[in-house]
Amino acid sequence: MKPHDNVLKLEQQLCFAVYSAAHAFNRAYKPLLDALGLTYPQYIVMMVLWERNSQTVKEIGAKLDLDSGTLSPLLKRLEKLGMINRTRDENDERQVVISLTEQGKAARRQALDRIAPAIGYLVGCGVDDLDEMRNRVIKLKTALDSAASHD
Amino acid sequence: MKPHDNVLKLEQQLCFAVYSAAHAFNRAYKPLLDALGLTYPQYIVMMVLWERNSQTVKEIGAKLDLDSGTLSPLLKRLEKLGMINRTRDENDERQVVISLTEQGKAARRQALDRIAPAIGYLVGCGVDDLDEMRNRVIKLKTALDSAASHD
DNA sequence: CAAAATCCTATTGCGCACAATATAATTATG
DNA sequence: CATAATTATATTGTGCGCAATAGGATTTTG
Repeated sequence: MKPHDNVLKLEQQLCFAVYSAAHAFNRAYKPLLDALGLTYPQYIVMMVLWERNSQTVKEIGAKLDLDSGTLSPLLKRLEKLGMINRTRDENDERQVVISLTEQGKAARRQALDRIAPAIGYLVGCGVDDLDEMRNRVIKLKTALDSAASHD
Repeated sequence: MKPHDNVLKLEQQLCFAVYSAAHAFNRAYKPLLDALGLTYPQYIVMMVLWERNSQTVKEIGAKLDLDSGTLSPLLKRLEKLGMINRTRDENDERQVVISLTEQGKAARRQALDRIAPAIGYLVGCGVDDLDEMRNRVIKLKTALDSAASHD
């Protein structure tokens, strides 16, 4: 076999492993999130707001690495669900401020009680392993981001 | 702070790290794949076929964890690009056999020359680290998959 | 061998992602 | 202060991903 001949093999690729793990996570979360009536992307937007209420679309987008093309329709769906309110900023009417409704705040407790424990069990490893792994994946993402930025 | 009170924090979540890394990979691959005229999902389908030509939709789907709802339109686009042929199996007309065109076979060399080296550089770590990390991510996916299967 | 069950692919509908573009508000500049 | 440049969000179009459903083709069963 020629050198580098298996570089293009699927099982050899970290990218495919990550791609595939992301889908597996989604499938694992889905039945849990169905109880809240949320999708995973909607759920992480809620997490951002649970950490600090009232943020602009841009702030949310920066934290999640998502642009308005993704967030605008997603936020409208969250509004229709009664989870958030969307209001123009008084001082700068270009900005739309997203804030939690009472229902949106209440959903946090459901997430804490039902989702967080279940996922810990699903991942099936200790907290330390989980921690180390998360750090590695974040490092990976950072390397990819910086590589993408200087081209 | 109450115990478990930061369980719902974004930076703490392995799932978000993986979700985010998957997007970063996609962004990193995009300019490289643009040269081939392929998207990343189309590219991994091509990789499956480069490993072994002529496979059914079901076989491809099993390897990539994708169903016909995703693959059917994707394969039609690959056909329109001139990369593959789609033909009904003579013995079992339920099955559609996907095989590479000459152009599809030729694209493998472009991938070997241009894409594989660039990605190795992007990830920015040694081959051993990459290997270990891939194994961990695959373990993670397997844990998530098996958890999802018995509910 | 006919009816039922199963299998494989395709279609439809919805929700991301993201590029490209548009629009409106704000700030900078001459 | 009017015009240009910039900023923030929204819209449009394309391509996944996946659930639900539908359509034939094959296999199983009675």
